[in-house]
Amino acid sequence: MSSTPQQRRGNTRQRIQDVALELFAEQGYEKTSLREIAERLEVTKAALYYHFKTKEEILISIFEDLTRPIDELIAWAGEQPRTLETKRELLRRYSDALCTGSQLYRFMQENQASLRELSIGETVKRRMFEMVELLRQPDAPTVDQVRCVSALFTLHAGMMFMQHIEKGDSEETRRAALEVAVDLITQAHHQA
Amino acid sequence: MSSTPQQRRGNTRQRIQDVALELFAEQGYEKTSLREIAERLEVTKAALYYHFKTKEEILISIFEDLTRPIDELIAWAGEQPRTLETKRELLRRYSDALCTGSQLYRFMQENQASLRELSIGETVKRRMFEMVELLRQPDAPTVDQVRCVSALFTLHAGMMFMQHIEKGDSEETRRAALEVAVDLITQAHHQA
Amino acid sequence: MSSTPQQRRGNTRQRIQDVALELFAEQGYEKTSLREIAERLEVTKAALYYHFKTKEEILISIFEDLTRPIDELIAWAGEQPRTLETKRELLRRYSDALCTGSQLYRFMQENQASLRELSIGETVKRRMFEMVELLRQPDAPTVDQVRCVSALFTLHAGMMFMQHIEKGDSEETRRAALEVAVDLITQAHHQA
Amino acid sequence: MSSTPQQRRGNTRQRIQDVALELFAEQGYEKTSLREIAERLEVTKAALYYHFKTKEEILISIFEDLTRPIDELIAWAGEQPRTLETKRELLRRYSDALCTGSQLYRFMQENQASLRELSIGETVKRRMFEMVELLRQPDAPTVDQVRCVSALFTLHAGMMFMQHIEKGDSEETRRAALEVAVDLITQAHHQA
DNA sequence: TATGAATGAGGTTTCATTCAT
DNA sequence: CATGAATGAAACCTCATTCAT
Repeated sequence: MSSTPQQRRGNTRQRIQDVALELFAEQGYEKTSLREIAERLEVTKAALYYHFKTKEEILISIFEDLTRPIDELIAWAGEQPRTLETKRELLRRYSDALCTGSQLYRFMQENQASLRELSIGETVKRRMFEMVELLRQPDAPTVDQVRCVSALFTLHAGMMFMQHIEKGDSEETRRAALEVAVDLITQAHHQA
Repeated sequence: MSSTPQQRRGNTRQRIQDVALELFAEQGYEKTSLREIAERLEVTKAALYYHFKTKEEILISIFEDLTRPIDELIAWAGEQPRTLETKRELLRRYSDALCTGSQLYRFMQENQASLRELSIGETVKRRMFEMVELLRQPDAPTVDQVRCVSALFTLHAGMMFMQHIEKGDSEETRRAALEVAVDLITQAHHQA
Repeated sequence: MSSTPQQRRGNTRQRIQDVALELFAEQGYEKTSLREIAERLEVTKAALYYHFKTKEEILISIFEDLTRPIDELIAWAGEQPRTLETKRELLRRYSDALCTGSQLYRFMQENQASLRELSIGETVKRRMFEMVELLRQPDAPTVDQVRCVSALFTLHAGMMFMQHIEKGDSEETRRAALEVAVDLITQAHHQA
Repeated sequence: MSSTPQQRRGNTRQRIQDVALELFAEQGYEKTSLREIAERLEVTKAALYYHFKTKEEILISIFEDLTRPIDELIAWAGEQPRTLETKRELLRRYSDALCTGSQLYRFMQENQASLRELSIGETVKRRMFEMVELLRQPDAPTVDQVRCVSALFTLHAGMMFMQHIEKGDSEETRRAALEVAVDLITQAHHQA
């Protein structure tokens, strides 16, 4: 069941990230101590410091690895014509990305307060901002701007909140959330 | 500027709650220490413990005082016929309540991870669940259920997220969010 | 069941002593806080300070009230001829005194470490010393001196330790302990 | 005089136990703070927590190391025939054990109240109970049972109490106490 | 006769971090 | 590549005590 020392060799860095993300998502960043991470890995705290300079750096490295898809997505969308179809595709791909890195996104949603004080907080906020910029029409009425933000939030909510509350098929929920989100930006686009 | 000890007499409890909520909302629950709260009030830590048994109790007391409007709202809605107009009114009043207790709701949104480990976490979740129950049609298709959840999230987002990102009039944003939310449940209601 | 405020009037001092002794005996002096005493009495901590200057003073006052019988006993024995019969009577009366103030003596036995740092510690020790002096022959062999000390300890042990371990009649145990103690000093006396 | 950091390496755990026991015995468990222990060792409080999980654990570890002789003694006696000679030998060896671990046994005697609330309290009590069981005849009259308990208490008293009161040779006192104890169980045995 | 409000000192414990080996 | 030992800062909390009312 638990891996032998041999198997562990060489991928400790990765394993630290995995366990850390799991615990961060489960308990929050502040409540998760390095002791706890180390214990789960059956390693000493000092070992963590061989691989990462600080606790924050562990989190940063996780972000770097897992948010690349989103950055690439934003880059891609920046080069497309700003049509409704582009926006729909953007939402579709974003939904996929959320699904792949669901643990991290759950972490982001539930630890906004912690994030704000951390160096990546700024980046996270900027990324969100860029997403909104790509979805909305520059001088649309406020209502339509809200619809764009709402579309994004719906995808997030569709992923996390619903999971907690609904018993049902989570894949179905995800598709439903995507449909509502697409609806929202469609309305926002038409009326612009 | 800073009040004298005489002025403070008798309302210390209230002042603790105020300062605590302010700091909790600003920095998060875990990152806010009792030392910090005490310092801001120019009181010793022990004074906090005269008024509240634990740090968590400070938070609980804040919740008790500030979430009553929502509980009353839920109670009210429970007694109304489940018509579309009731739902619209529910959202309107909810939006008002969010506005009044905005600091606390910002705190709730940004500290979900902390809340989950706290005794009130359960209550918060239950309240959210009840709100959703009041909005959605019992056996509506998943898409429409998502729309209901989305309506709520839109109000929240309308209040906090937009404030951070938009320079503009926050009252206008709030009204726009309410409009979008009402739209969403209207769609969900019709198709049911 | 719980007394009314009216009933409490005027004997608060006494009630403090009672509750304090009960808690001191049960949990030890250090582990018992004034908060706890006050709570049991449904009074504030400040009320305790109206009746006693310090925590230690509460204990001292309890000693003053409850150890008088022993002091009188020692005074009495000092005036008697130092015969075997006197010693026997001394043990008998001592056993009675232990029984009457059993809570305090249990406290003394179980909190020797605390007592040593307290001002009464010295007094307690002196009293014990005087008791031994009254029992033993001035230049008896060491063995007989031990027997005298042992006789006293037997009475103590007979009262507390046995109560914990034996299911049986505690009055019977007390009588047995007295018999053994009398035996011991009888031996010590003869051989002198 | 005071050892250099280099000399300390590797035996810190032991040194903590030594200093802790010394202070616990001198001042009592509750009155001894970790700050005090740390200061004596010229180490930080956190260092204590590297070696022991809690304050109580320090005490537990001391017990584990120092009460083994008694446990072995009890085990040994359990396998012997329950003759008078076995009982005498048991007392002799018990007296030796008390002497070796005198600091701990003084602690136990003077901090019964503290011990009762601690997890080891139960163990201590059980051990005492087992000793008594080994000494007494199953259905001897109460008086003889008291004599057995008294024999044990005499050994304890012979070690601690006498030291405080007598100026004289403590080794002589110990031998005298053993003699009285042996006398007591001899009487208890014959009359059975 | 008591209370309400507060204090200052100190308690145990935990944390992120360091560094020689 | 990792550990063992330690630190300094700070966390939450409790205590005996005081004093104006």
